[in-house]
Amino acid sequence: MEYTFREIEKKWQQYWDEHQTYQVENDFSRPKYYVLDMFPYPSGAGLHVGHPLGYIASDIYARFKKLQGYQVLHPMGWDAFGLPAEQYALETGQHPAITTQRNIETFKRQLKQIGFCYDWNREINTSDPKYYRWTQWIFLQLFKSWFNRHTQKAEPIENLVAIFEREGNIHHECPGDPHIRFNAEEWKKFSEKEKEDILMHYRLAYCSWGEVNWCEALGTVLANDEVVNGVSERGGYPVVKKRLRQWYLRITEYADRLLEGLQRIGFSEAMKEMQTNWIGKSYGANIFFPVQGKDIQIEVFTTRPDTIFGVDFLVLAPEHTLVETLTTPDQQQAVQAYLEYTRSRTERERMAEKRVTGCFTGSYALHPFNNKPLPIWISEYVLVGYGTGAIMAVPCGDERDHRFARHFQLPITNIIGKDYDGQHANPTKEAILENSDFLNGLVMRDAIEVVIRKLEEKGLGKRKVNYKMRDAAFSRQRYWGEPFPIVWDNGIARPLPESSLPLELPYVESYRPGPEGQGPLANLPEWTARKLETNTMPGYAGSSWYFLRYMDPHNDHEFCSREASEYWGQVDVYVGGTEHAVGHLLYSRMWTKFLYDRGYIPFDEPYKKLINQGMIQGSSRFVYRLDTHQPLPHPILLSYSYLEKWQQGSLSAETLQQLLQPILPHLHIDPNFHLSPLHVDVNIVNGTELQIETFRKWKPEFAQAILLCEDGLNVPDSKYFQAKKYVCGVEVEKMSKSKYNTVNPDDVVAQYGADTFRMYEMFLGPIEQSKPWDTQGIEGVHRFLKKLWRLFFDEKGQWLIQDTEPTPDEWRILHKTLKKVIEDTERFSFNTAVSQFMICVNTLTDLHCHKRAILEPFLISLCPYAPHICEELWHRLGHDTSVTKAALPKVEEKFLEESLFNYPIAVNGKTRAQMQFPADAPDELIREQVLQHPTIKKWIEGKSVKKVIVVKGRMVNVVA
RNA sequence: GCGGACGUGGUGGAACUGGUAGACACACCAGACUUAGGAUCUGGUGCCGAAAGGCGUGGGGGUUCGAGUCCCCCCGUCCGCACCA
Repeated sequence: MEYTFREIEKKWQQYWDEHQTYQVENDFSRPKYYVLDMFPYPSGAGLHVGHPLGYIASDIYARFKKLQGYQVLHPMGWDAFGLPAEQYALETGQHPAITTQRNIETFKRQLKQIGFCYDWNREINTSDPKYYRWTQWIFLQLFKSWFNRHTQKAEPIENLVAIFEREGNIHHECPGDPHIRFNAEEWKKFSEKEKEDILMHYRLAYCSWGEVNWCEALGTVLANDEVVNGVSERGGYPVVKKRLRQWYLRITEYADRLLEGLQRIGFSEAMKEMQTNWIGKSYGANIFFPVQGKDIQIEVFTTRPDTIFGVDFLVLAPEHTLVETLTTPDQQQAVQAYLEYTRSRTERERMAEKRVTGCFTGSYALHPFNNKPLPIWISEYVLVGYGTGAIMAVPCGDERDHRFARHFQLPITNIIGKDYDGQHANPTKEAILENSDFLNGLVMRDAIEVVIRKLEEKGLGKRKVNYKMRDAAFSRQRYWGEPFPIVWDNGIARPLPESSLPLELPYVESYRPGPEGQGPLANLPEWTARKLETNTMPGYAGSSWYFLRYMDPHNDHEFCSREASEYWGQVDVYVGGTEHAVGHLLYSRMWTKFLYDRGYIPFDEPYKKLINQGMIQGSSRFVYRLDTHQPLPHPILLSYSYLEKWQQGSLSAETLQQLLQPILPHLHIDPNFHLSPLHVDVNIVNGTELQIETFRKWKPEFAQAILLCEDGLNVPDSKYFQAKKYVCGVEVEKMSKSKYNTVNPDDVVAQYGADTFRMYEMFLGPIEQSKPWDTQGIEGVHRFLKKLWRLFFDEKGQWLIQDTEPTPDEWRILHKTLKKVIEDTERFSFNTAVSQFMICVNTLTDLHCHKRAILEPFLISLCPYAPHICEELWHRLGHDTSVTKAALPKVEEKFLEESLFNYPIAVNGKTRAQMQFPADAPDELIREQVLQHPTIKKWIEGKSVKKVIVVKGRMVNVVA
């Protein structure tokens, strides 16, 4: 009887569907476990083999937890708003709602055939008004809240209004603009518009102005990665910075809470470090530099106020608001030219720029302590969004400042004596200060505090904690996103009543941008007539809280009931890629903290543990085309071994001519011939061997190609067609359609089955590591399942299962396997668990073990990995309930004990012999006998034995 | 530029707290069975060497009885950097 995986898998998938095997009830009496995959965006290309990697891991883990008796929430849904659907709509005119729905159907079909245990009754879709109603609702709560720095939590905006009426904002510095100060009297006198403008500076969701990459020719705003070398990636049109009204989330107020929370959650150290660096908390001072001859001052932020006497010049970001004022008439032209240059550069390009660029403004600032004039420059290496957008340059202590000073031949003041070598800046904090007035003789580290005190005492500056993180831009000038439930009333943003939600995204015919860089909604008269906001929300709006919706997906009264969030609590295990490290994972942490602050959920961190899956890379295949310097009737393609010879220089034109002579008798090959690698679809190559007939049909230009194979020529319509072995080259590259190295899981499942596919993805290597997908190795896993099948049936289909008592060897391999597999699954080491399953089946095959008492527990432990075959065999064993609901067998240590241990014996660290000793043999006995061993005696001959190290149960090392 | 990760046979990888490097697979080689095989089974397989033995975890140095694992320096590859999600 054959292992007919196609029938088996179809049958059980149907059974699970019909019996609602994976439906999860809100039965709050059982212990819960929540396993979540990162929200997929249903792209038009469908799943490729890289997507399911994390889904398989989480599915195995979820099933494993079910076997351990937990009620497991393991849902799936769609992050369905997004740019690609809109881009597609622009190109084809098809509405994003339609294409998105189609894509979701494809994804869902693909996922279903892999046999995941998702509870599809809980499926959600961010573009469904029933869902985004609550996204809009949470946005309104953010809009109606502010962050109280004293209590360090979000509070209703009414509280703030009450405070203003009582005492103004003297105790609550304005986060949007610290210069705004008023008392209660002044507050009461403000107009409604003035009051609203001030409140806007406090709201957690607020409207302000921001710079975007504006492409006039495309009439649209572009993402940073759509801009290459100052022009649009598509079309190569010029891109400039443009100020547009934007919504933001005041995530910076949560910076400290986000840092603190990292201590309490199970993210990898690398992930925590990335978030910490992104938040970028630093301590220092803001220092005011008066401008010579003008009644203005420049505020700089520095983490190194101790270097204040090493300042030789100031540098402002080109976008700094004072640049215009500071530019003197004779520098006007140079500054204008420089500004034009920087406007064409993305932030990324500016940060990565190695060349030193900049421009003098013509003005001088005065040193706050000694009035020394300091030239004021602008340069792209200073970013407007960080600190105050202006720096005090200390060339002897900062490498970028140093390069800048040398390039523009500015003076360099040395304040650290011999610690500065005149060639490179030295960023030390340990040097003793010189040339530094009242700081002379102090160690730099200690001087920091002295300077800050002095600055504050003299009113020249103040202590400052700075964050690299900026408030999160929360609007897009796009169509396919959640509309903001906001109406503009004479410049005042008014929230729509919560009862009117959802504010549905209207149907549009055209996805073209609106006037003045506004979103497409600005083109709709019925939309603008109602004065509705025309921006839409970004992709991360819906994904910032979706894990809560799964807990209570059909609730029409709340985004999630309190009982549901109390029961399900945090996501116990969250699986996804590191690419979300600083985007989604920070935003959703902030939303969770916010909802917690406002009392809607009982926890303030969304994810207890995070598992990062690596990327699946493509494994590309190549054929090698012979390029001579003459036209050829058909391409000549050479097998891989010829490429190798050519690369070694041992493939001559004459040899090639001889090889091709039968078919091209008059061919002359130039000695300077060349072999060009051409990508060939990895799906028409078996391992490295090209499927020649399929290849000829793949692209017309190869139909008549002359193939020089390992075993001769293959030429169509000639007598030279018998050669079969054309070997392709292999290289690991990013998986992409243009490289013909994408593999569709549908094909793999069709050929080998879902169980094989699941196990192979896991067998490929550690879940968190990136690795290339190569279908070659899949045979091994498939063979394993066939071998398992043969423990139950012989070739003739005879049922082999016996009810006899197992031998100690059989018990040992079973329990050894259970132990390893349970431990490995628990620590997400799925690849080693698969190995152990293989070892177990190999051993049972060798032992001719067909015993129920062994195979039944084995099936239960394997079922998270290969659910279909286990379900089939489980039922064949006579069960009529699902194996997925069985109980995980217990490991019994008594079967694991071994009486003898085989010690490796090393001399000076090199293993030279093996000796068996009882597991409990005393060290002294081992020592004596080791020195009697003939091989060991030989190795220590002529030397004196200094020491014999015995590590019990491990090894013995003789030091001689 | 900044930040993060990773370098082990021909290939994917194993080695969990410093203790037999290469488990388990793929590929390859040899053989068996078969009308046939992209089926199945058996054996071999890090490199050099006839063997004894030597060499081997990106490169260099160090700690240790013992280093893939710990420390220092260097090299390479991949990922992220705020409007892709």
